[in-house]
Amino acid sequence: MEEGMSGFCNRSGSFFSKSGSSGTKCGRWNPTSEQVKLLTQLFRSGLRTPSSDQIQKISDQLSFYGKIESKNVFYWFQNHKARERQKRHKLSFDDKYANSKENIIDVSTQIFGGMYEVPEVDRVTETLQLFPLNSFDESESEKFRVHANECSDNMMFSYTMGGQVEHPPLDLCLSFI
Amino acid sequence: MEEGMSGFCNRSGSFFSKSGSSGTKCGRWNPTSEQVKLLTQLFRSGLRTPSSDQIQKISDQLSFYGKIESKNVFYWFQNHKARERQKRHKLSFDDKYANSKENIIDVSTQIFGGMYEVPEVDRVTETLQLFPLNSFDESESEKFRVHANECSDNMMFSYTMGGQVEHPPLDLCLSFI
DNA sequence: TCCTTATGAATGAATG
DNA sequence: CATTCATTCATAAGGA
Repeated sequence: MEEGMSGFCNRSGSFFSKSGSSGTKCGRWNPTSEQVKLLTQLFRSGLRTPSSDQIQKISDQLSFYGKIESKNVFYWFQNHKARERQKRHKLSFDDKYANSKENIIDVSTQIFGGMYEVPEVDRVTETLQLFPLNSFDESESEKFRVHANECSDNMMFSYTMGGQVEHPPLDLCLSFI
Repeated sequence: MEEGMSGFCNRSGSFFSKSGSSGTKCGRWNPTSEQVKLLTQLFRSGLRTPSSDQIQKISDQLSFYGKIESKNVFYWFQNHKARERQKRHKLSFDDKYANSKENIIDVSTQIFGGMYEVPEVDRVTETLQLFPLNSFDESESEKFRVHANECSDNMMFSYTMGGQVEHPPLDLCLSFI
């Protein structure tokens, strides 16, 4: 059933896995319907970003219905929230009869309408900024913003990438830097 | 588009073309394996929070292997450090054989006892050996890390395999968690 | 059997 | 430094 999966999820590719070794099969969690149901229920109750204890407890509970780890719960909420939001965004474009009010900007807040029973975790987080600065479509304006200085207090970055600096063949030694 | 600017949109691209989502807009830095390797190397050498000067130099060096900006280096170290710590701070055994030691113990107590104030100690040490810390370089495959949970603070979940923990029949109430 | 979609997982980028 | 958002990759599931 789940033996055919080659397992490893490598993203950047370009390396080989010793798939032969061990049972590391990296199979991913797939939730049972009860688990999904309960998670969804929680989400719809307003829980968006569970704290660690909450995650922990949820995970505990859900483990009754099937194998699960805390991180699964964590990811689930992250993904669910993100996708809900992105769906919203898409919809706001598409939704003709969405009556103009603040459907474009305020999407996230109107979902839950403020009926939280949830402790206090969210409601701040969701109103962050939907489009930071550089949303998805900067396209050719300029993708490399020079806003690097905000990383740290006084950090100034310079770009040397096009340069013709003498590079060491293949190694970076700490002592050098 | 800019194809000459190598180094950015080079991901996976191996077997089985996935859905043509490779529009390759690639707004964000996508490190090459050499870059990751070197960064990891530095990290493992003990570099945790490089100064701007160091960042600059590192970036400069790494630009040989692909497009990179200083801020990428900066973020990389931040993220790597944070996630490394996270990983370490909360044990989590991945599926299967959770070491039976601590996973079973306080399940019931912490669920129902409400006071699951775990002393924040982590006996991670032994678990650490299970997962090689260094994913990229010397082990086999990087993406393998079965790294546990990166949820939040003290997370400890339980596997009730065969256990007789008293689980609620079929409902999770928000008020509980 | 192949293609499409849904979604778990991972990580770059920010923000406080 | 911690927490969160955004985006992308990989894979399981479902349809044609």
